[in-house]
Amino acid sequence: MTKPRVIYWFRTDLRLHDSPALQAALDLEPEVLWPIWTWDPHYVYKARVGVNRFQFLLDCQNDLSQSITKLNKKSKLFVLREGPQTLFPKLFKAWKPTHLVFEKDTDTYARTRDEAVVKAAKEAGVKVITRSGRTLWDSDDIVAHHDGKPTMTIAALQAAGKKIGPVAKPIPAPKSLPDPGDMPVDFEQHRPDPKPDINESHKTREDTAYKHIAGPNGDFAIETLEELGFAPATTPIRGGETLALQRLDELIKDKTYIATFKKPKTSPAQFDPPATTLLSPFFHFGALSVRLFYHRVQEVIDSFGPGASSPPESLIGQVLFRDMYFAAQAALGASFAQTATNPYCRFVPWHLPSKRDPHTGLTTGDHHIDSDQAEAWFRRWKAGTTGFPWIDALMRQLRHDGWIHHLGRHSVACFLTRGGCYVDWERGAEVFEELLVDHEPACNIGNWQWLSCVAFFAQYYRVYSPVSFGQKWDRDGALIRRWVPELRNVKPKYIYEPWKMPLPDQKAAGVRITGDGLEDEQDEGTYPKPMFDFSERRGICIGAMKNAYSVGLHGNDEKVLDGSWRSLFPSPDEAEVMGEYESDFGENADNNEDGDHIEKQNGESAGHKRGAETMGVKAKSKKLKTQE
DNA sequence: ATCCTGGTTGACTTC
DNA sequence: AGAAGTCAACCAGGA
Repeated sequence: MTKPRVIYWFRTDLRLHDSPALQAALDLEPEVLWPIWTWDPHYVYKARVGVNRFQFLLDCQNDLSQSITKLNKKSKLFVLREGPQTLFPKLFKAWKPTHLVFEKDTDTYARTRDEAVVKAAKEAGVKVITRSGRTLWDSDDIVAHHDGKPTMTIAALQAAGKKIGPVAKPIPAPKSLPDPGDMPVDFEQHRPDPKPDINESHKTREDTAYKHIAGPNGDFAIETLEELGFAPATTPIRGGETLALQRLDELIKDKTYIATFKKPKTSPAQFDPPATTLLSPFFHFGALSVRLFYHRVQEVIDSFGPGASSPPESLIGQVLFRDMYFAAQAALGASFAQTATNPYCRFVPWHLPSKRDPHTGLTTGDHHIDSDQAEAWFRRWKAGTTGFPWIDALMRQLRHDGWIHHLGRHSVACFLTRGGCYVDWERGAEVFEELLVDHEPACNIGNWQWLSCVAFFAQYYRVYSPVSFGQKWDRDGALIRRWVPELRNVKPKYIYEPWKMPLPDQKAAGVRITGDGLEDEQDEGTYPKPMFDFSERRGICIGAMKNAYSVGLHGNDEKVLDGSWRSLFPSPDEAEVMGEYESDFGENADNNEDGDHIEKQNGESAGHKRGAETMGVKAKSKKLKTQE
């Protein structure tokens, strides 16, 4: 019998410590082991991955590759520049592996990708071994132990986890690795069509990512930002398993911090260093095992005695939430990422709703502009020029560093959706997807649903103030001064509300509060006026949420899908929050370029034309009393 | 069915 | 100064 020849396919498990899948590969006692990465065009061109997260990924790959080489001089992380679906059938023939091993991934795209690869392996007679290692418990197991339903509360996750049993103990890193086998690539490379490239706006030079299957020098080197066409990253946050383990060791030394950690008590305004662990990006790329983290933390808590915090506020609670969102996604699949078709997502007639492909029911990544006003608000939110310094500081920090504190994310997410702009949570989720170094699809989607009160959370009358919330943590506005330098010299009294600053104070602070915050129009030495009266918007939004809740539609309701939901929001007051756009099933005029795959069906053009212009609708009162 | 409890992280006023 | 009450009243999950 021939000894096993194993391809180990690294994906979001860029580590050697506590990797159940890698261990399963080594348990085969293979003659050869190829540690590989395949550059998936879907990730490179179709997923929103800003330069900062790409850099973090490349860091993780480089570190892993070096760690592999330390265990075997002949080996490293071999990067192949082709998508797995087309690559593996060719690799199976050319390299003649007996096994393909990888860590299980329950992300929506990953599931279909892996199905295709498993099918190809079966056809080639290659055995496939997978192991769960990305979450505390296998997310499909959690779903199975929750009646096949998504976990919508932390209690449900904990109950399901309890039924499965204790979180698996960490597995030590391997002490040696087998040699890689020969790696002929004398087959034709399948080159992807990069257009449309969703990350184009981040790129400043020619994209040469797919020039040669084994890289420019034919040595399977890890790609560089240059090769991908990116300018240098802006974030100081760096990746890699070595760094992750160092950081974990450092954190664990402070027993009190670890054992008494309470997330809601950590400050969103603290930035140097941040108040939380900053381990999330390592979890995302699997550079740190979430199970290893869990057990290291639990050990500290167990020996700490009384006074230790507990879930959901504790550090353990944080990774439980992560598992909850993963299991919700595992149960709902593609519909989890959007309102339309999602039975667990409440329907709210937000501004700037997603366009959908009528064939698949899935969002296209583009949105309807039902309100020019809302579009302008959205742009200002994204750019960090809303005129609310707390919001702008956080959005600028997010863009530059790829990270903001969890409560900062709450604040800006609430502001964009139910607590200010009344813009679709899907718009916000897309921006976070692009900008976060720790973007985790399930957690991002789940948290946006939470904050916009369409799922997981429902207390929509608890609205974050862009003024008071920041002041609670950072009276003098240090975070604002760091990220909104125009306001650096503004007195603490006005730092959160510069529009209240009298002219002499503006002069003294060297800034004029003027302009509408839209791109190209903001003059040097100025900071924009606030884009709306927050308390007025708060009242309008709470009233609109109350109404949407009472209508009670969910994403899978027929009325949501066919556009007839409009007839259920008849009050003129809601004109302010009425989508004014053509139905997805009657797409015409304005989207000629992708018109070829949007079949004209039943010709319905469901958009009632509502006369009310968004700004024309006034709140009934400055206070909360807008709803009747 | 119906009630009850708990829910990571609001703001503001009153005591 | 910190806790409690008010604002208005939400849901999921379990008994």
